[in-house]
Amino acid sequence: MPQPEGSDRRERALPSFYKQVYVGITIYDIAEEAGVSIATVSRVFNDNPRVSEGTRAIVQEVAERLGYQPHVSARSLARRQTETISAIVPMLSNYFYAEVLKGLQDRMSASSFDLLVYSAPTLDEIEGQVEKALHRGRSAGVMLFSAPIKGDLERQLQHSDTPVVLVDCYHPGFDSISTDNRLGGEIAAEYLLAAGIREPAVLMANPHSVPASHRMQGFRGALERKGVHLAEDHLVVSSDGYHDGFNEQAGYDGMMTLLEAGIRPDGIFATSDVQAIGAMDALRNAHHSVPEDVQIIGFDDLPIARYLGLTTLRQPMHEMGGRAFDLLMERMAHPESTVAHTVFAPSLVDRHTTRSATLA
Amino acid sequence: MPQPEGSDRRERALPSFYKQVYVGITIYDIAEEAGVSIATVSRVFNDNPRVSEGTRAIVQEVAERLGYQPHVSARSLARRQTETISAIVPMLSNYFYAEVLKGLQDRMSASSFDLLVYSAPTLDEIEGQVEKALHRGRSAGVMLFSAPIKGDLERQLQHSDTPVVLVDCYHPGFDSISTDNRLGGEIAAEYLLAAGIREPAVLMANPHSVPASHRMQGFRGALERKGVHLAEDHLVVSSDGYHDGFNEQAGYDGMMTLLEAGIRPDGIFATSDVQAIGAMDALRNAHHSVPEDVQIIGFDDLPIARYLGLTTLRQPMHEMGGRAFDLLMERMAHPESTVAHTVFAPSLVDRHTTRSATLA
DNA sequence: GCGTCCACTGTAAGCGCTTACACCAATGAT
DNA sequence: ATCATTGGTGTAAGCGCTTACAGTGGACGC
Repeated sequence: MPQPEGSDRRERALPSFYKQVYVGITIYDIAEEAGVSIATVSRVFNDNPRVSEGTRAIVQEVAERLGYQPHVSARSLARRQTETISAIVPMLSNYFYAEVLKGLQDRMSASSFDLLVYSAPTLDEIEGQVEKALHRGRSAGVMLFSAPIKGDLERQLQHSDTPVVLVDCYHPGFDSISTDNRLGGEIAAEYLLAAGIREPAVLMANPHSVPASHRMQGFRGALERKGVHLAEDHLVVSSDGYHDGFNEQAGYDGMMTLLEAGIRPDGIFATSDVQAIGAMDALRNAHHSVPEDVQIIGFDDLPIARYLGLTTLRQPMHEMGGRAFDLLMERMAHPESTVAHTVFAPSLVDRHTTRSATLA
Repeated sequence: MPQPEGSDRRERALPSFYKQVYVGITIYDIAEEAGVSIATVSRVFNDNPRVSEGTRAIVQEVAERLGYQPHVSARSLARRQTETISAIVPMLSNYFYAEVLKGLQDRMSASSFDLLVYSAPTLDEIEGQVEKALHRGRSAGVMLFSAPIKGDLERQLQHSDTPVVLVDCYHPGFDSISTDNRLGGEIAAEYLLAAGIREPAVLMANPHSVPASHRMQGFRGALERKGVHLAEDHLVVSSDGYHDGFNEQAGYDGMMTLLEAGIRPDGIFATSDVQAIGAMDALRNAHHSVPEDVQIIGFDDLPIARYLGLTTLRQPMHEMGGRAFDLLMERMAHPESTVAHTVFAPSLVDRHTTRSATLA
């Protein structure tokens, strides 16, 4: 049945093959109702000063009454701009990432940006996810977590003109934000040495993880500067399970490896809190007491570390997220400005898995 | 200087006020290069069978060579469809949410959907975030976590025609996925009773949290059915800090409240693992031993619970996320089908903070 | 009374895509 | 030879918005 002419444009039949269709109030509806042109409606929503107060008020009233919302895709298309940023993280359920993301979100909430989250649990998934995030029109900026920037990935990033901020990793060509992992290792070594340990051991995550190896290197370096050697068999590496060995089981297994080899270190540096927690469980099962028999120090300062009395190196995760967002905004505003690297110093949180250095 | 006519359309000058501009290969470029029309190019990318094999191959080759990617906004606009789904979670850094989201992502990765994450740490932020997620053209579906669906929020959701799936909460009008929290409480009570406790106590999160109060109700109900009364002063409620008292500090403080009041329960049910961990710390500081003096049982089964020996009720978080995605897809495919509620039964994970019931 | 300027508003083109519809061989049936 | 039919392709309209550019009418100066 033919529609009477001049019928509301929203009443047009839509192709039936659409599963999900979003119709809604458009600027045409507002314009008609308010008796102005669509250009004027658009200007009102873009805070263009070239609209009279009266007209602005009418348009706003009508839009409010009709519940108008600008269509995001149409807006992006016309503006050649999106208001979403993408984060590519290895593992959402890892507290570090979740908390950095939280810091990011908290800072973002003041802006009108939205956050798209991609997951890349293994190294070879990164490129694919980066490609998605960099897909034309998708995101105004990309935040890439803990990824080694080299080879194809490096090229991919360099050839894109979407701003990128690196979190927990480094490349001279991109803005980045990270913790001084070497320094963290050094602090741990010095602290443990001051607390009187003689036989250090390291429980390390996958060595291809840059943070893990930097932490270990810092630790070993500081040890050596004090004349203490980290024996090869006292460095146990695990890349087990999820997320490169940054998990409890890896810590547990690593500790068991040490114990079963008859190695009895009196000071342990774990490259993450979760590894430390796993190790403590292994120690408990083997009836070794902490910190009496062996002192242990983690890395991250998870909220739970406090309730477990774990001495650790704190990373300001929430702050890192906020700062990452700032960097991205900065880069978007000034694409040509020089690359900025923000490095946070980890701070030692002294609790009960170590003997206070002052008592040593 | 005037451009020679017929210049590549991508060379047009763009308005200078754009901070970030995305230019790129469009179907026009592909069409020109391949010597076909844009319709044909579009058909190739939409797997339309009405394209000859030869043409298809040419278009694909050209697109590949030029690195063509369809523009997401343009596609959404033309198709009146998005391929992003939005999740609104109270707190990303809460393991439960992070893990459910992970499950969701893992299931999504097979599809071409993207995940937008909104954060609503307090109840009054929910509406605003839901409004953003429901914004016209933004998402194909919304996943709402742990939100009490009533009042304005209820109306908001009902008037939207975007599919919605509720996670960790319930409303008869929407698909939902949750854990049987009452049952969890009952299991905890029965287990503790069988393990010989006489004087139960509950460490409960904010009572306006539906999961928290259901867990407590289940616990209390089962107790009463066995003739054991949960004394009023043995139920300590905390809504402290972030996320409604589902945190370590709340558990710690709750336990301290009990201890300072001279109350010495021999069995404690905490409405979450993190609360149980806080409580165990308080107990340790007060030199009460677990499970000898007091048995304790948590809820969630965080990965860490295993390494702490915490007896708890396990929620299948990862699976819940995957299932939530399935529900959403189902709803998108069949908008009129009847509402589905998936309820998972929590399962008891028996560890060392309780005495095995068989020994009681 | 006329031109100038200014504040405001409208027209229309275009963002990059999808798809209805028209069209045009080539094919086969009659 | 004629007419549908069919497979492949192109044309053009439209998705909902932004914005350059072109008015329009009133205030003001002369």
